[in-house]
Amino acid sequence: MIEGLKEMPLFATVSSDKLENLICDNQIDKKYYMSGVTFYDQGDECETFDLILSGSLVTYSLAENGSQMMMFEFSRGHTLGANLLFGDTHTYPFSVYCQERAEIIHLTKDAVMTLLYNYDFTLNFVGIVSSNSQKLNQKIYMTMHRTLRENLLDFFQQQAHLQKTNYFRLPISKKQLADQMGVQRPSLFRELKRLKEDGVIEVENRYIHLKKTL
Amino acid sequence: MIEGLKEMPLFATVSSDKLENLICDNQIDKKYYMSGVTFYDQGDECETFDLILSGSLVTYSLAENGSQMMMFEFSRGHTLGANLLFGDTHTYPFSVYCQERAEIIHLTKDAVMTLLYNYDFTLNFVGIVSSNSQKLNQKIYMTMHRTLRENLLDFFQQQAHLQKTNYFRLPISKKQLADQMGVQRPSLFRELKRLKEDGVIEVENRYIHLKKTL
DNA sequence: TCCTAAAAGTATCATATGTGTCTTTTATTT
DNA sequence: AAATAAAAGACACATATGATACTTTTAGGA
Repeated sequence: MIEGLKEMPLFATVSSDKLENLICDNQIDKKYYMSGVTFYDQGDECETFDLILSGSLVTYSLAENGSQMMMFEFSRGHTLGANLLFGDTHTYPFSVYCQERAEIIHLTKDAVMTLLYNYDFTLNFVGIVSSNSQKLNQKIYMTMHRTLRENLLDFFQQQAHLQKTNYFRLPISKKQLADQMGVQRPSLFRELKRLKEDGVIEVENRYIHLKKTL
Repeated sequence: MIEGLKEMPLFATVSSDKLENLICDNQIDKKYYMSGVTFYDQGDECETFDLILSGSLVTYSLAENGSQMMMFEFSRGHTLGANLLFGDTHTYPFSVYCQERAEIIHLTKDAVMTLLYNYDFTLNFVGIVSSNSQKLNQKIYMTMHRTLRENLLDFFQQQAHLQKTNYFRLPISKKQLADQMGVQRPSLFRELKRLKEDGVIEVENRYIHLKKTL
């Protein structure tokens, strides 16, 4: 477990002794989670800082009326709870599910507070919390100021860039894509149809051909 | 200036010597801003951590098409830039304007990095960044999952609670209220009219009478 | 291989909000 | 007090998305 931790930049400079002490003190804990398991429900108290060693998690923001939006995906090296442990409220603002069988290290708030005596850890930790904020800002911008079509085209262009071709395979199902865009599935299909009609894209099952780059 | 800083919880435990060194080194700087001045434009590089000694600022998230939404209000004791200095990107995700003549202390990133050697400062700083995240989460929830009517009723109930009466004065103009709700002004009036028609509220100029509490 | 459940796809109707324009009232400045 | 600007208020129309319901296709397990 200590080795696993030390592989992460966040813990690189933390001494093995300190880690061992915390482990013996039950402040650090490793658990495994099966795919599909609910990690945290929206509204749950956040009591630990979680580091992902393997597998992946997804977070969904849920509305009272049942609508939902996929917020973030977390995988190896990512962390959870950093911005919840030290704020005014400590409840999860979204639900967290296990996507692929995951190996997670849980640290108590006390453990994190101890580690914050380490300057390098502090800088890393602050960086993590800041990056999270920035992702939130991006989501806000997406959902507040932009139309589905704009967000879709952005996503397609990003994929075209990643896969280095204008004819690329969608990395996720259209259902997931709808979730990620924060719209109902029929809305997504409607917009895809319009984009086809307007000659901007072609759709073949899971493949998209991006014809115009605005 | 040192006295002004020491009044803030964030700097309470920082030694005067350290502050003096940083000031002499031009790492800490005090400036005054007139009401109406643009502090930062959306997209500007964030280079300093800013602490408000007096006055107030507002932040607006702007869209390419000109639509805008008021995000946050900051006043004495609040800070700006904490979650920007240490993340992946360092650009302001919204524009910041001076609302009331303000007295601001600017700290360079280096100054903050120095101060992070102080454990109490670190805990405070992490708390600030975390709280900011939580505010962002709230905004996301508001704009993503809720209708204008719900947000309005929330706001009214909050005001009724604050002013301890169901017949209260709006603390801001309806124009500002529309901005805060993230909608166009006509949309706000339309909804106010509907709420009147449905017997939920009565509107008399700047006063609202909240008749039903759901 | 067949069966079943999930994903994909389509159509219709309802509704929330944006956009533009116009009038009236209130506030500010000279 | 008059002049001007800003806010308030209302209306018509356009549009984006939600909600629902249904069919077809795909994929995974017995």
